[in-house]
Formats: sequence, C-alpha cells, structure tokens
Amino acid sequence: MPIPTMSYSFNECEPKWQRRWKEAGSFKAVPHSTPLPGGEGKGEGKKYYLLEMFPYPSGRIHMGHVRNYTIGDILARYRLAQGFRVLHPMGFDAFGQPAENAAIKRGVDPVAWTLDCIGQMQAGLKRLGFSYDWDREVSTCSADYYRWNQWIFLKMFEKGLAYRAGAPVNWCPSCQTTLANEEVVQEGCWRCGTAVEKKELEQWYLKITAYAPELLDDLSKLIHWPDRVLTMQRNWIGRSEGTQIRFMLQDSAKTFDVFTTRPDTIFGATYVVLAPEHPLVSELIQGKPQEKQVRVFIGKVSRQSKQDRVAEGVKKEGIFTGAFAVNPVNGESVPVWVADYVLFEYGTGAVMAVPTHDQRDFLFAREHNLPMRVVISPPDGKTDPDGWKEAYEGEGKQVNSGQFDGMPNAEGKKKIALWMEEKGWAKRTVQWRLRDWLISRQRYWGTPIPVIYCGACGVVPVLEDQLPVILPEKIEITGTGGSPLAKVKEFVETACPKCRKPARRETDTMATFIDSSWYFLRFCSPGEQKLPFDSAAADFWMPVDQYIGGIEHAILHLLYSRFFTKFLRDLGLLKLEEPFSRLLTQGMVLKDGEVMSKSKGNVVDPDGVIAKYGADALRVFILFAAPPEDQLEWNDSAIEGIWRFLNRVWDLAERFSVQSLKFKEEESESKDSGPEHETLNLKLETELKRKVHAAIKRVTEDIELFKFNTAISGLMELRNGMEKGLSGCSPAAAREAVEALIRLLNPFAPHMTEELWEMLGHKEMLAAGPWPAYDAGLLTESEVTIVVQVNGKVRSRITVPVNMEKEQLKSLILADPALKKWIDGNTAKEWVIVPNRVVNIVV
RNA sequence: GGGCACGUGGCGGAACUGGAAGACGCGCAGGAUUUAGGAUCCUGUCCCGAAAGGGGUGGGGGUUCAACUCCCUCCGUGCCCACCA
Repeated sequence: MPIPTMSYSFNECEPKWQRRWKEAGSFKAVPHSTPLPGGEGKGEGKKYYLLEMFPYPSGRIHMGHVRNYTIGDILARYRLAQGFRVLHPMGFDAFGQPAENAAIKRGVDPVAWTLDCIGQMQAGLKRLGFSYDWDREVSTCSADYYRWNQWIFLKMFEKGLAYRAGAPVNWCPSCQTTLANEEVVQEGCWRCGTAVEKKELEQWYLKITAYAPELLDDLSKLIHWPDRVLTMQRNWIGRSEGTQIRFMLQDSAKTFDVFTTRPDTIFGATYVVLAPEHPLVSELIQGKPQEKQVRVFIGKVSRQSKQDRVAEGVKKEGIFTGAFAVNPVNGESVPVWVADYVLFEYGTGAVMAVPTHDQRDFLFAREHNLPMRVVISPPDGKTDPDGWKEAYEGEGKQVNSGQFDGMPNAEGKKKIALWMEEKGWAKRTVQWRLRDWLISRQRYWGTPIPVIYCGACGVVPVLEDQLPVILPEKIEITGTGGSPLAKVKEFVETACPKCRKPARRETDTMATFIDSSWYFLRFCSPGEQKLPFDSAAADFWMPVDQYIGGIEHAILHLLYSRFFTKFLRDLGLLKLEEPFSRLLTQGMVLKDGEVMSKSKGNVVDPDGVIAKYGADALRVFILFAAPPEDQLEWNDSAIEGIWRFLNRVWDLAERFSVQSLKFKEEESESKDSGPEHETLNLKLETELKRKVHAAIKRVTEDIELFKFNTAISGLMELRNGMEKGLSGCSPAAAREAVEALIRLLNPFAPHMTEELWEMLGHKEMLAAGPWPAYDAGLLTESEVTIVVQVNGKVRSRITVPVNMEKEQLKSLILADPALKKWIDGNTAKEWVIVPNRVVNIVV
C-alpha cells in the first residue's frame, strides 16, 4: 500500500477555481428573456430560483452564515449540473441599528461602517466558493434600492393601506424607538431584550390586517413549508370566530359591545368587564362615588409595563365602576367592572363574564364575591356552583337558558347566536390577533418615510417623480433625543408639494423589515429603473423555488414578505400568490451547547478553519455534522475526519491518473490476461459498477431530501469501497468509478473536485454538469443475505440467489445446521417470509 | 397554562413502507511505519459473559410472527405562544 502523497493544496487550488468560475461566468443566471436552450439533463433549462436569506452586514461572516449558505450552494450547484437555469443571488440587508450604534459609540460614519462590513462579508463568502451571480448583488442602503421602499409606501398610502394613527405603541427605552408587535419577544425588545413600555404616539402603520384572511388561508398552499412555521404563523394571525353582543347601560343611552366565542353561556353572564383603557370607563364613573378609586386603579395599571402585568400571573385585579348594564337575553341588571385581565387591544376591549364556564372569570368572581350561575351542565350534573373548585369549560346540556334548556351546548352555540342576531342584540364576527404593522422608527439608518407635513394641507405624500427622498449623510448621531433626522435642517425644511408653502418632512425612518419584504423580487431584475422590478422577469423567476434561512424569521420576515407579495400582486405587478414555494429552516450552530456569540467567547471563526483545512473541508464538515434542520454542535476535532476523507479522495484519484498513464505505456507490451484473470476482473468490475451506481442513486436522492449528512457518508462509503476494486479492473471501469465519485462530490467540495477533474484530462469544468445518472439495472445484486429468525430472534443468516422460491428456501433453511438446536423437536407452526429479507419461523 | 418538536453507544449522528439497531465520522485501544513526535495505513470498539448465550433505542404497558418505528401512559429536554374572552 503506497503512502499517500498528501499533495492536496487547497491554498492554491481554491483561489484558482474561484477565479476560473468568475472568468467563465459559470454562475451567471441566464436572463429570462433568453430562449430556452432545451439543455441536457433533468432540468432541461427549467428555471430554479434558489435563495438564502441575505445577511445583515455586521462584520465578518460567522458559522451560521457558513451553514446557511453552504446548504444553499449544494442545491444551486446540484440543480445547475442537472441542467436547470439557476438564479442564485446574494445581497446585503444593509440598513439597521448596529451601524447606527457604532456611530453613536465610536463616532464612525454608518455609511463607511456598513460598506466596510459588506466588503468583509463578501470576501468571506467568496473564500467559500459560493456560486452566486454577483452581478445581481443588491444592498438595501443604496438609494437605487430604498427609493422603491418609498415607492411601495406611496402606493400603499394611495390605497389607504399606509396610514398614520395615534395609539399606544411598543417602545424600547434602550433602542429609543418604537417596535412592531412582531418585534416584541416575551414582552421584551427583540434586539436587546429590554422590557418594552407602552407609549401614546402618532405613528405610521401598514394595514397588514387587510390581508389577514388571505395570509391565513394561503398557508394551506405552502405544503413544502415546515409545519412548525405554518403553526406559528397561524397562531400569530389568530383567527377566532365568535359573536359580538351589545349591552345597554342601565341609566344611560350608551351601549358597548363585548366579544365572545361562547354565546352558549350568555345566560350565565353575571357581570361585565371593561379594559382599563376602554374609553367608556371615564364616562361611566363620572360623578359616581367610585370615581376616584377607579381613576387611581387605572393610573396604577397604566404605569405598569406589560412584563409586570404578566409577571403577576394569575392574580387578577379589578374594581367596580358603580355602573350597571343589561344582559339583553334576560333583561338582568349586571355590574360593570374594570379589570387588568381584559386586554384593550383584543376584541372589543370588553367581555361578558361567565364565572361558571371561564376560569379567569371564575377566579375573579371568587376574589370579589360576584354571583355565579351554571348554564352548561357538567358531567356530574351539579348545577349549584357553591362547591366548585374551578370553572367547567367542557361540553354539556344547556340549563338556566330559557327556551334553550336541554339542548347540547354545541347546538346552543349556533342557535343562541342566531336568535340574538334575529333580535338585533348581536352579530356573529371574526376577531384577529394580528395587528397592523407599525413601521415608524425614530432612528437614522433606514429609509426616510416619503411624507411631508404642511400647515395648510396636512399630511402630503412626496410626489412619485421626487423619489428618492435621499437619506442625508455625514450627520450628527448622538443616540439621545428622538429622530436624528429632525436635527438636519436641510432635510426637514422643504416645500409642500401641493401649495408650495414651507413644510416639514417626516423625520422617522421605516422599519428595516420593509427592506427585506421584497428584495427577492429585486433580484429578478436588479437594474430596473422604472419600477421596483420588471414584471416579466418576476413572472419568469418567481416564486423562489427554495428559500433557506433561520427559524427566527418564522413570523417576522416571512409574514411581512407574504403580505408585500400579495399587495404587489393587487397592484398588478405580479401574478403570484405566495413568494416562497419551499422553505428550509436551518438549525443553529452551537459550541459547548451554547449559541456562538462574542459575549460568550465561544466563537469559531470560519476564516481560521479555512486557513487550516480549506473551504471545501469546512463546507463538507458543516453539512456532515448534523441534518440541516437540527442544531449543530461544533467540534474542532471532528473536521479532521473530513480532512482525511478529502485527502483520501485526492489520493485515490491521483493514484488512478498515474496508473492509467502506466496502462497506456504497457498496452503495447504483453499483458497478463489469462482466462482466470479475466473472470476475476469481471467480478470485480461488476461489483464496482454496482457500488458506483448505488452511490449515484443514494447521493441524488439524499440531496433531494436535504439529507446532506447521509449523502456525504454515502460518498465516504463509495471511496472506501473503491480502494480494493480499482487496481484489479479495466481502466475504463476504474475511470467511470473515479469520475462518478468526483462528480458526486463536486457540489460539496467544488474546488478540489474541479482540480481533480482537470488532472484527469478534462477541458470542461465540472460546474457545467451534467449530474450523473444511475442505471437501475446495475443495482441488483445476484445474491442476498437472508436473516433467519426463530420466534422473532435472529438465529442464522443464509446467502442465497435473489428471489428464491419459497419452498426451496424453506428446505435450505431446514438443512441449516446452525438452526438445528432451535427448531429440532418442534414443528414450525408458521413461516413468515419477507422476500429477500427475512424468514421468521414460529415454533 | 396551551401548542409543536424531540429522547438511540463516550460524542455527532444512521436505520427504506414495521423486517439484521448503532451506517458514516469523531474519540478511544492495539499494531505497522518512524530516531521521536505528527501524519499515514491496518485491526478492534453497545453492555454483561471465558464461551454458549443473554440484555439493550428515556420509564411502564399494549398491538404484532416481528417495534427505534404504531397506540396508551408517565418522566425529561428544546422551541413557540401565553390573561386572546
């Protein structure tokens, strides 16, 4: 056995092939306007849009990027080799707070900081040899891009979908800006974790709720999205069917509505509760003895952060307003309370309380001695609530419910709602959990909102032909005291587009999630000047066939992008319903069980790994270490195994190329080829062919299923299995085997395999394909090993020709001496025979 | 509290549709080569047992000729949502 030469020098070969691909334009997407070539292979020139979530340029790339983009690159290269017309672009989500924070802390210019980060990230991505069409690169902080954010905003404004409203908003005191509901995670800021406060502010909103029904319904079309992402979106949108019931106040003409999903319990409503923020409260208590106390209570609740309000847990606080309302179904007078467990944001901000059949109402009623009445009979039939320990929320028959008594409550739900509707007391409605999207940010590094405030004309949108509203550069950013743009006189002071009188520009910028809500469309035609994108190009490339990114965007980015797509469709720019056909959410990269982060000091720098083992080894390792959706535990020594494997492939191919040269030299001389030698060769060759074609099948199928880890182990097995076969068989068979291994390995380790391909005398690059096909006829083995069990326990194994007759198999088994002690003296009661696999004898 | 995942050697992880549990790799042990180390190559590596054999996929139970796989239940871990009426 020759000692391997270890001559694989990635330092030379990786930059070389990166240069070659660039020179050849290997990864340039063929424009949509170019006619179909009807190319070779499975793809036959069909389009394939592969997209990975573009990065925020915060510095150098990290292992999470490496993983995300390696997964994408395997798929892009695989499809390209198959003859698909691949669009695989990359860009930078370049607006956002870190650049601004760097400016505040270190006085650097956000523009320069961002460009520097983009440069570093690009270099990192290029070092990994990813197959991007860099000609299509997009950066969201360039005016060429963000002008279209402004354009889309104006279109939404035109359609009434962008509006300004005063409301209590989420405020992060640390980031000094407002946040969308989606950006509040566990009552904290998604970026810094600081407890979010409520603030009454006038801000810009996008009416995403107008699309709530469609955003929910169309989730059923996303059959290739992970279930948990669909579930999360479904829960976030939160559709709830119910009934809105109108209550009249006893000593006033005023009314208010409550929302309930349980109209069957209306006869049990013994009090009603308003949210502390409910506008009616103030009127109700006017002049009543309770007024002062109620105001104190409301003041206390409003000062509490949501975090505190939730932290108190089940403890529900409330107070009687002194007012009474009338339950429409029975004319009963019920007290009106105010309590912190009713949320102003949801439903109507008021509820009817049924203590017997709602646990929250039950606890509150017990605490405050409020009356209870059972209206759904529980299984034990106890309709006196005195001894109850908790509310009964299950199914049962209606009791104490007038003409509905005796009816199962499921039926009561429908009948009572209908009856109340006929009487004009109620209407059936649908409530949504989804709120409109607050997009104003009191920050600098983002897209200026294209709006002007005029003393005479009010809110005036910037004229379309005045776009873009350029974000001023080189301004002072202190991080204190509101929107930085407000202090830039030249920016703020302008003329009203309508009356030409002096006016002020809006000084808030847009949430950066807007930037990423349509970038996938820009990639279809990145140079487009008249519109955000060219519709013909988008019609051709969209939808994204495969989208890859982190699970942390399950709601935020993926919901917003779906919203934008639907809006742009309604605008007539798209024919598309959903932007992303397939979604793969990759797991996080951990070190010592924790997410890699600078603060924890457990970061493994990709560049360091590349310097030691090369980009190919890093790519293969990160795919081999875990299935793409799982968390990946980084292990410094495990990559050694990949390094060894790649070297063993290199060594094998090199030995083969030397050997095949020798073959040619020796061909004229006498060859040792007796009949015995021929048979041996034939057997070896058949076996080698079988292994090669089995590997082609396995690797191809595994890539299709995103099982990259087992695809790589399949390649390792092929490499190990070729060790002995190669030297014994014909140069043609050996060449087929070696070349198949190289082709199959190519998407994973593209540099090394190109180098080997060239070494074997090929002029065409591997990147050009084709992907190898397997011959199913070569896969069948002539013999199989059958497991023989007695009473379900493995007792023997026999090797027989495939598809052997059952009777013949039985007699062979009965003759097996290893089985004698197990079946001797007993008679076989039953034979379970699974062809070519297992025989189980029951005795 | 609700929902969704998941639980397999010392470690990362395999196992098609219910049919040989632990593929592939790391680590470890032994050997070859080497002045030595590193690298490389070969062999072994679920547990108990000298062997025959027995046990084994978080615990318990069930279905089946046969269960990592299906059903019930309990325990544990992770993620998401969380006073949503």
